[in-house]
Amino acid sequence: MSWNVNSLRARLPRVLELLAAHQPDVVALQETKCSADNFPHEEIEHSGYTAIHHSGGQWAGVALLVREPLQAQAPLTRLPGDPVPAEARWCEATVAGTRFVSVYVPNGRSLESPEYRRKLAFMAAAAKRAAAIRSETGARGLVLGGDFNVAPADLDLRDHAAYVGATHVSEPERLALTELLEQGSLVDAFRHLHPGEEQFTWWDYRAGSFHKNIGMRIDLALVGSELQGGLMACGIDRDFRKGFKPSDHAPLLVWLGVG
DNA sequence: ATGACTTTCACGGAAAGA
Repeated sequence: MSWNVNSLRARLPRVLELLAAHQPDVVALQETKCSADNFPHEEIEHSGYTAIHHSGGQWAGVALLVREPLQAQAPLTRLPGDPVPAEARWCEATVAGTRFVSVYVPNGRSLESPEYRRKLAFMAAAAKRAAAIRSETGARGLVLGGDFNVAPADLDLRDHAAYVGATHVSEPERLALTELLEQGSLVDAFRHLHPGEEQFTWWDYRAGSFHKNIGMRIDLALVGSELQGGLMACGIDRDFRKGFKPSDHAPLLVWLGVG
């Protein structure tokens, strides 16, 4: 499972609700927005999970939650080659022989912004790391879950006019995502199982965007080619975008056999 | 419609998100 929670501490009741509802084996969280000192280990452990995390304080932050008795082994809480490593956007660990990554790709802000160049550099480093994971870690498989801040194709957003000349849809961003898929030998799980289906994972808090279903599919589960035979289902739980204090993203669920 | 909402830090309002 992968979910951009937009603050782990603000979202903790909904996160614990999600764990109880679906009992996922591995959860990749993004935008935890808490310092390492404030990470809510106690509440997560009380729900039967252990966490590894890369926390940067006020902004960004990622984590992997693993359901007991599974264990997160050989954790790495940084992306090698990330030009701004203090921003806390990458953590990985091996669970049951498979390497799992939680990733939060930078927003980019605008095509002219230095943040946009930083986004492309981050994605290039992610592609290089994905390729290196197989040769370096000895893991039998690779799964990246996260907020990639890229709508892979025009089908993955509703309001095309609003995104002319904007980030998330530009050619360089889409090429960088393609490069990550190719270098990591990865497949976009949702699109692989649901070709041609319009489903979103993010809706702006403003202007009733969720109610009108004006959103984007920017949260992805990228599954290694060696695991594609075990890829059974993939879906988005829209109920967690509703109700009390929702995130602006909905959780992405993947049913995957890694044995 | 130059907006709309939600979070953090800090205690007003800027910064960030997408």
